[in-house]
Amino acid sequence: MARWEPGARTRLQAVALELFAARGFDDTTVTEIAQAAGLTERTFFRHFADKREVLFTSREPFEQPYLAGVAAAPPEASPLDTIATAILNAADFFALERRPYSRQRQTIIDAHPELQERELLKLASLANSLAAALRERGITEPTATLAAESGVTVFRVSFAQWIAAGEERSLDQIERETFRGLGMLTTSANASRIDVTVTP
Amino acid sequence: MARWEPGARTRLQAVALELFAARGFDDTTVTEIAQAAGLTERTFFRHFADKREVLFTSREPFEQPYLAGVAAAPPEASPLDTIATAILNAADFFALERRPYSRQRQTIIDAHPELQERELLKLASLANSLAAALRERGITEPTATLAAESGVTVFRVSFAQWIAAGEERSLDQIERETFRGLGMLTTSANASRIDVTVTP
DNA sequence: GTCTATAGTGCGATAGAC
DNA sequence: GTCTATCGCACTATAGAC
Repeated sequence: MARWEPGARTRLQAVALELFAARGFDDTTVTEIAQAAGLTERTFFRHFADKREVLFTSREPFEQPYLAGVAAAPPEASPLDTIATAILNAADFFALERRPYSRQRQTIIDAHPELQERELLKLASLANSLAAALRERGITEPTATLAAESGVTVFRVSFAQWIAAGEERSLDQIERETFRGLGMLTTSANASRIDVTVTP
Repeated sequence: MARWEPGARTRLQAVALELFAARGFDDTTVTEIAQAAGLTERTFFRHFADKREVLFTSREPFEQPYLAGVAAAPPEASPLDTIATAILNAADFFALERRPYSRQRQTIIDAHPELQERELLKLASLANSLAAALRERGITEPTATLAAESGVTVFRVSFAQWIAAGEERSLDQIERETFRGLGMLTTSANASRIDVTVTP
């Protein structure tokens, strides 16, 4: 028999979510989380750089499905279509069964600005990675960043909808409608002609 | 003569920026900042909720020019045009003389993820306030959020350009071009029709 | 203005797996 | 022997309570 139980990381994440939901983020100490998982505080910090990080998927696995989606888009696709493919591809990972978990997790995050900060950083990092992937496909700046950021915005807005009480549509479906909404936004705007002298 | 020098808050901000630039954010303690400003650690925390906050403008004054811009937009303006008016209105506060300061500050932020988190939270808060202002003008969701977030994205991308080495255009000018770029993005995309091609 | 909890770090020791 | 995951302990700075 092993000296320690395997899956320490997963155990810490599960226990942390429970404790945060029960008593709140601030009133749960790292020591308590570690003890509840049968580990010590020091081990917690070996797995997670800080207390907040236990609620988030680490960068590589989180971004992978999005980057795979970029790679899967046809070479002739427009920048925004490429990003849309990426966002929609990754939507599979938010299957319907996952919704209750996502809701509980988001309730905790919504109640704590410091957790919102971390979430925003993760999404900003995703946008950066997507922009870099577009640049490797020959898209120049600032188009690459603009397309990547817009795609992440669509994801963010759609995800909030998906989590909302009573919502039953799939994330995929909501995202398609949000992308359509984004297109209509700029069509009905004069923003692209604000400087009347120059037109595409 | 006063018992203490006035402008404690401003002094703390100036001193903090200097020290962060000289030795880095992590290697500067709050005690050091306070001492350099002739104050105590306790006073620092009465002015700023945490160590990071000393580098940021507090919420109300930061958002005010943007919200004033929304109010100044003609009632018949489209959601995105309303937001564009807001973003362009606030650009006045980033005058050319301010660019060296902005560059120094951004150098510090770019080197520290915890500061990026705070910056992202401030911008997310701005987007929320702008979306709320649109809703008060009768714009419904998800259009309001989508327009607000897109506007903030334009600001973010433009601001990064503005402080780039060698850049000489005004922020206002860069933002106009970026808004145009956003319009072109969605025009050239099929994103709004994506469900026609991929639907199950 | 003082006092304290807790986050987070550095370094070393330990105990298995291989 | 090496490698990896854990623990133990001493320590500092932040941040909040009183």
